[in-house]
Amino acid sequence: MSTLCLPLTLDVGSLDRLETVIERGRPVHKQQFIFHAGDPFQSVYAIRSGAIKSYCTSEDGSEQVTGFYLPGEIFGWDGIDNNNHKNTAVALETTALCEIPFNRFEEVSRTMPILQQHFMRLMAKEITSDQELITLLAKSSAEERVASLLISLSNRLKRLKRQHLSATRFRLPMSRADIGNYLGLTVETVSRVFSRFQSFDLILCDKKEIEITNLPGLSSLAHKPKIT
Amino acid sequence: MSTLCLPLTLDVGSLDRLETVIERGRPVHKQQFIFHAGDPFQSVYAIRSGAIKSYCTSEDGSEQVTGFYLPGEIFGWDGIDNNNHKNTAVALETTALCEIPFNRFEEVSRTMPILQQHFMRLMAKEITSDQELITLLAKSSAEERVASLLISLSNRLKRLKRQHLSATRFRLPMSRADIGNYLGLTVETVSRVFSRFQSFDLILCDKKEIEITNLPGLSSLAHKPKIT
DNA sequence: CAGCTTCCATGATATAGATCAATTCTGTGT
DNA sequence: ACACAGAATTGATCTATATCATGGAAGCTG
Repeated sequence: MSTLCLPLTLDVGSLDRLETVIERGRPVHKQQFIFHAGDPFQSVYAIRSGAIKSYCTSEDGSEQVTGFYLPGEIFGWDGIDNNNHKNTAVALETTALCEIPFNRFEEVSRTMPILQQHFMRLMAKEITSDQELITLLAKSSAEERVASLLISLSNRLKRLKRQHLSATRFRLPMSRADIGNYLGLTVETVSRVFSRFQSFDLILCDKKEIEITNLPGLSSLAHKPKIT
Repeated sequence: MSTLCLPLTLDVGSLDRLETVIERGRPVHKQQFIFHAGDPFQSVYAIRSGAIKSYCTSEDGSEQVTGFYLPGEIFGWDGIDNNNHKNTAVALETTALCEIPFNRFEEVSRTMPILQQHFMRLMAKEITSDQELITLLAKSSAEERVASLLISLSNRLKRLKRQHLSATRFRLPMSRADIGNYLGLTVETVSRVFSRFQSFDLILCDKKEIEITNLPGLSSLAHKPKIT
């Protein structure tokens, strides 16, 4: 059970049925695509290790990063409604995935309501986290945005409790440009904020290696009160 | 069937079962709350007429408008995952709602997979529209944001094809402050953009009454190419 | 290992939109 | 119909972040 991608508690019969749904793929290398915008929607994916970036492209060719996904998280919901992915998903580093084909999922969930419920919860989580990003983009300064992202990554890594993944010391899987795009900032601003955080002794960073040296300080920056 | 809140195509047996789920409420007056953040999650709501604003409040008391909902649209998904609403929903004008109690929904959907599928689609739509807002907030200028909102409202009203609801002439249900909050702009900026749009003969507006006099022009503003 | 490309950092300047301030308008309730 | 609080407009400044520009470090590739 521990090897399964989904954190479910199920009786053995259900477990068997569930295992028929999940496919383990070969590892995906850095920069390889999982799906492109416009591809027919067939599966959602759970991450076992690595990191994924999803982004969508406007008519004019500009890109908007819509999410970073870490081990234990699920992506690929977009395009359930019209059966086409709206986003493109690409590996930021070598990544191991579980593919969950959606048509077989629908079969199985007919006899396993808990599974469907579980998936609706996951979608609801995606909605919640999107709305948090909306608030961040609508209300916060550059420093608050970057601090929030670092805190979010830290919390999500903490959940995993893996040996080489510490909550305060980790490697950013994405570039400064990706961070800027995601947070609605330019690369230069992101870079300057990192520098400023270092000069305030909030973090230490060497390229993509990050150490949060003052977690409470960084957290308080992330949740800075706004009088408005 | 036309009086039902959900646009579903179903056989008669399913229809009967569905009708047992939906409750029509008395009209809700302007400024009345449908639910508050923190309330236990029990239902989602479909709008028959009127308009709803949803927003969430941070610890510090600042608010972020997360959505405007018009007739035919469904809100209240937030909080499926932890059974508590994250948002507060309030009527912007006198509004008629259908309440869809979620526990009964889950019963019924066990015998009616199409319903559950339909709801997952609706949630996916919410994800998609949130991601569009994210892109808008991350990438666009004040003018693009306001133009996009007006175009979005116009399109959503067009769908309804009601006599008194024209796609180019309608009444904004929300205040300038709400618009600003939603789009991450100040009231003053929103006001100035409206004025500028009028001076460019893109719209006519008298307080909350809006007429889009140059729809193609406004649309092109909303989708302005960005070289980044 | 050399050469190339991409990424990152940092400085100088420009600008969109925030903020501060004042005035008018409007809808609401008595 | 009147009065009042909130909503909207408009103007004058200020500032955070974008933009433009440069140089260095790191990582690939042949």
